[in-house]
Amino acid sequence: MTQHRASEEQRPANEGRKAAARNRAALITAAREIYSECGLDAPLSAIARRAGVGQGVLYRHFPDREAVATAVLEENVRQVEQAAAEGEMDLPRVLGVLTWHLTESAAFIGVLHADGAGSPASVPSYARALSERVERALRAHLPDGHRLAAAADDLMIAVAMVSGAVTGPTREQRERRARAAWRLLGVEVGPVRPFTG
Amino acid sequence: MTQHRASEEQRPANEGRKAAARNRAALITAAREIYSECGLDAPLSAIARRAGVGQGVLYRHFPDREAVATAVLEENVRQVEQAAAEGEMDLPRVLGVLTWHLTESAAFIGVLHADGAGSPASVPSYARALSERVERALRAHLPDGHRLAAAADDLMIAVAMVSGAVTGPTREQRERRARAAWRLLGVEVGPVRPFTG
Amino acid sequence: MTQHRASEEQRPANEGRKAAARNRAALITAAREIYSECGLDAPLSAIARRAGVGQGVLYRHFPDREAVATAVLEENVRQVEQAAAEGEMDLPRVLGVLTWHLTESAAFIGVLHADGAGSPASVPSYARALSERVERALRAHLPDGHRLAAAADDLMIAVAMVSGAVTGPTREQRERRARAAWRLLGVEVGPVRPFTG
Amino acid sequence: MTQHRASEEQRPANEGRKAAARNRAALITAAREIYSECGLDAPLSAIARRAGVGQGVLYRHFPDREAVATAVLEENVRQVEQAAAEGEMDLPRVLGVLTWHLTESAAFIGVLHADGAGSPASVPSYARALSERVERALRAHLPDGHRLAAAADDLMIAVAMVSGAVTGPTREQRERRARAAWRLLGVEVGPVRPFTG
DNA sequence: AATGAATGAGGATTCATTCAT
DNA sequence: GATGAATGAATCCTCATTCAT
Repeated sequence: MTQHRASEEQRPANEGRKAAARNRAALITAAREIYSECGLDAPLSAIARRAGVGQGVLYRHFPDREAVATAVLEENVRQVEQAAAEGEMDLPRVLGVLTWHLTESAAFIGVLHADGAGSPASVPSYARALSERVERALRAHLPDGHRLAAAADDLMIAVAMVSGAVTGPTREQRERRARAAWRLLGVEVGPVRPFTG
Repeated sequence: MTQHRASEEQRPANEGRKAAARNRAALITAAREIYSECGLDAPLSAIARRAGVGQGVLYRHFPDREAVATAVLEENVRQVEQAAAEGEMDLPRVLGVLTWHLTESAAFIGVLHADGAGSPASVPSYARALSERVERALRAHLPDGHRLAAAADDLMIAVAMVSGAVTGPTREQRERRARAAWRLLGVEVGPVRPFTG
Repeated sequence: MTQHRASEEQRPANEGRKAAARNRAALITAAREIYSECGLDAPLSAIARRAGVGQGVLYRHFPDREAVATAVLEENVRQVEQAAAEGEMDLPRVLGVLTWHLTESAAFIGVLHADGAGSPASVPSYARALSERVERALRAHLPDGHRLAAAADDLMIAVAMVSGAVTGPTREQRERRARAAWRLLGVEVGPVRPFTG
Repeated sequence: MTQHRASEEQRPANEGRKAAARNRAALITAAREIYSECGLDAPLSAIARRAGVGQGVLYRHFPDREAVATAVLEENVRQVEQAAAEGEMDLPRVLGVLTWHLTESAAFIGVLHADGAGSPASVPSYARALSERVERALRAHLPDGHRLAAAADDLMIAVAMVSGAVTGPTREQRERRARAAWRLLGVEVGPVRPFTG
């Protein structure tokens, strides 16, 4: 928990620069909230409003609707990757982090389905890339004899299955169902929580 | 206020009331296609166009967006119910019919998720009723000691899980993934095919 | 779902935010004209077109149909209030200003009828508030022994009566009929003209 | 109160003939109800539905929207004419009948305003004719020295004024306001009731 | 770099009117 | 004559996107 001096990174950190980064973060946070309230088809204007910025700012940071969603998911994916990279994590614990994001982020669920037909035109190709990063992160922890190591696809099919089970209005219910899903798969899952350093 | 009709245009043949039933069927077929291409949020006008009728006809037959979806799904659900009602069917075979509809109808997948928060405002309450009909149909065939009989929710969670796995552009791939999903659940599934008498 | 814009078309000049106030005023002016031509049920698109702006602008400035009408009437009501607030005005002169607005603004007539059953769904509740403001303004000038001071309702009934008489294609005819109406009521009315400072 | 044999009128009174007349009457009754519930812009389909007939029947009897309104009003006007034609009626009593129709029929109120700008495109020219018939009927009873005999227009202006005052959700309130209006005009009005033989 | 107004296409919905049965 | 389905134009309203300030 060392505190970096911002100035160590890039000297000219003037007001504009800092505000831009703050806006970007605010937009992503806002998008995450709006997505979970309204779904992935929420109006972009709602996201900008929630973030407290003009719509122009949104377009400055993200060229289009996809880019916003990608940025939101990017963070979920990165947390899974970071958890996976953490030395002392084993598969159950990494799955716990993954599951936390599944239960917390409607958008993240969407992206793991995003190769299918019927997906709503938004959430297109980039989802594939994100999905693969999740797979790599998980596979790094997959012991040879594991249930999900039998066939190449089994790992991600299992993740898709769990995400399919994650429904319901409250996070609590979604977590309960996610746990039930892992149990039905006979896969051990650790504490369902975000990754923290 | 006033609604004109350019008087020179000749009105395209009114085919009379025989067409009513045909149109309704055409609308449902069109909706099924459009849904699988564009998702459940597809514009209703696209459905009407595909069916070769005016938008008014769609609204005559279905009061709102929900009614269209319901009509499409109704048929999937009914096939599962009919399969379940068939004397010589056992659970695997009923699951095979269910799975066939999962792989064939993107909309049908949607409906089994339909209690979720992030679901896009469409797919609302009626989905609950349809989902329950599916559950009843399956449960009638569930032997006491079955894997999915342990907890009350397990049955439908398993179905949701499989539906979560059913992605991909071609029906073949979707079927392959569905089979893999059932296998990971340790549940036997019969031939994946529609119910025919 | 996705909103295209034909990329070859050049977007008609965005005149920037200076235009906002101008547009709002243009919309109100246009609405006043359109209302007097087509009645209060005129299509909003006609108002936008007349104002020379896109429909979105109308919706930006006025959330719904009511808000447009309110904005138009607001001005009529305010002029009556201002006339009433003017020190040297007596009742006849205030009635003259009221009458001028009755003869000039068909919409304003409508609002004074706006509690009726058969009124066409538009002209709803907000009209009540406007009507009460007019009443307060007039009553402040009503001498105790005045013809219209006998019963509580008489004042506004008289106004409604005059507004009922105000018909006809030209402002001149409407003014003539309004004067005749006040004469039949035995009420003195001053010069029929707008309030100017 | 002699009972005529229908067959006295035109022998061939077959089922079709009778049904047609019945339908016409049902349509007018339905239109009157719908008008008073929804205003003059009510959908024609609502009228047909209320009358319990298909829309085609409506178009058989009435070529367009105007014709329906005219037919409804025709009856109001005729009652006033009949009252006026009745030997023992004096002006107050005829005005009572007129007032009854004003309070009972939103459509009838509309028609007396129907020459004005701002009238909603429907209710056009034929209203003029109906209005003149009302005027003739009343004028026949107007004594020479009567308040409303001073200027040529005074009679109909007074009627318009009263109709302007007739607002409110219940017939009772409308009648009360109508009476107040006549009182303000210093015109005596008899019992407010329909004309019966 | 931020703001937020304007544009206008697109989708939903309603209804007048016609016409096969 | 009656029925009621079909048509499609018109209206309402929402948003993605651009751009002057």
